[in-house]
Amino acid sequence: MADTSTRSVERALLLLGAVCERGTVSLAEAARDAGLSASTALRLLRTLESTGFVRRDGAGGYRAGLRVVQLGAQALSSESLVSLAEGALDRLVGLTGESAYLSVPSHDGHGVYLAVREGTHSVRHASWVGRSIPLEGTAVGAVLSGTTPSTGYVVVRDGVEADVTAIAAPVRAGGRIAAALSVVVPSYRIREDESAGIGMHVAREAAAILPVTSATPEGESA
Amino acid sequence: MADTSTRSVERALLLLGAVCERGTVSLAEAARDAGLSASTALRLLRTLESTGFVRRDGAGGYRAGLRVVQLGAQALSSESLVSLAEGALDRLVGLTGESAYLSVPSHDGHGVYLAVREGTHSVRHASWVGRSIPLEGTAVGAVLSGTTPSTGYVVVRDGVEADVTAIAAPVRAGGRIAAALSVVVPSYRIREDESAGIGMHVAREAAAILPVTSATPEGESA
DNA sequence: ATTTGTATTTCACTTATTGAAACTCCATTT
DNA sequence: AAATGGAGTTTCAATAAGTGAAATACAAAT
Repeated sequence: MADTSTRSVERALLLLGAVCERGTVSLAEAARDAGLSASTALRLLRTLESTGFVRRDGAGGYRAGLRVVQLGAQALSSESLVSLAEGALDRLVGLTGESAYLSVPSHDGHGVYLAVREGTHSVRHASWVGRSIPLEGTAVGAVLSGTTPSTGYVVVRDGVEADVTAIAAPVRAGGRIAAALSVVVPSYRIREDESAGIGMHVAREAAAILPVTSATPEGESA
Repeated sequence: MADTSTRSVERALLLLGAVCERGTVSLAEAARDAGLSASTALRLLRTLESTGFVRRDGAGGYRAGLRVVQLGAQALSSESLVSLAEGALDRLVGLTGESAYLSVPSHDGHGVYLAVREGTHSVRHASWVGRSIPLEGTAVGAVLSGTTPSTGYVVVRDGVEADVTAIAAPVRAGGRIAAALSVVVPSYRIREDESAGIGMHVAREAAAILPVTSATPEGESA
């Protein structure tokens, strides 16, 4: 498929990724990241700017524009991975009473929450869509980093967030880790031996999210 | 600036928009939407697919891919419009005790919520990021459609959502309406004459969100 | 003053992009 | 059964779209 791809589009999308992942980026940095000449990068960034995908801040740096936010939000609301995961998230909350999350890698050494279902207890873990999660010291991080043990899930008790136990499992697409499904419990409410039960539920739900999809785009292009 | 734009990139981004806005789209529909030949659309969509921005479902339709969701979420979590609006949203909730929202136009005749802050009452309006809002009969819709009266805010009592009163004001960038900031109150909790007080707060907060940004991409390209 | 780095513009060159045509397949209509 | 219409996919000749080196302007550092 690589030979039927459109080079200028690939380059523009690379630049868009650099802008969104870096938060703010100068023309020179973006050009270096994408391995392009400054003039080529400028023209492509100008195209992204004129279509609303990036915007320019007062200091001349490029930032994510409204269009990518809009499309991201629309993608979130359509029958996307998030929609597919909604049933799983609801079932996990119903089963455990604890908060459940879907997260994806964000290519800058973090994960990011895409979907959130809060638990039913008065005292529960609280977080939000768009929140960044470190990959070090978190169950989600271990899963997204590809270090899930053979049990199929990861348990991190009192990791980077004090007083909570996080249990996560990988959502796979075509053999690759597309996302992580997780449940976060106040540690006082879960004994060490109880985490296995929840872990198996999380792993089962995660495995069922993308059951029959064709290989992912990355798989197909590899 | 139009003469220094990159046509193939513009076309690919148009196709990306069609996919995200339609939820699922066939090659023929996407090509028609973008005014391209089928073979051109196929190649551009393949490029979007190989870079993760779109994916193909089992029936051959194109859908939003993980990459646009990731970048959208990252854009959401960075110092973007949403981050800038967070203070305003928090202050409005603190001030009114009611639910507050940031929404943007979605180009398909709707608005879409980008950020949500729930109110502090037990009985409150509830909604979510990514939710679509009709432009007809809503305060947000009036604002995004550019029909804000000189008061600076719009009040819609018992509009498309029964039993709530919505108050919205425009977030402007370079003289254009970039988004709407709104507060939604159960109607039993707000008298007709009280909406003006809240409206002025919403308008003030909205006006302060993008104080010194350069013109928006659309403004610059016009 | 010189050097370094960034952003922007220009333009000759070439190759990347394009779309018409052909092909395959399927469903519907005659 | 044959004809029609539509979708998806492949091919390839033509050309103009995209490219990047070079020049320019500006600012900051030495």
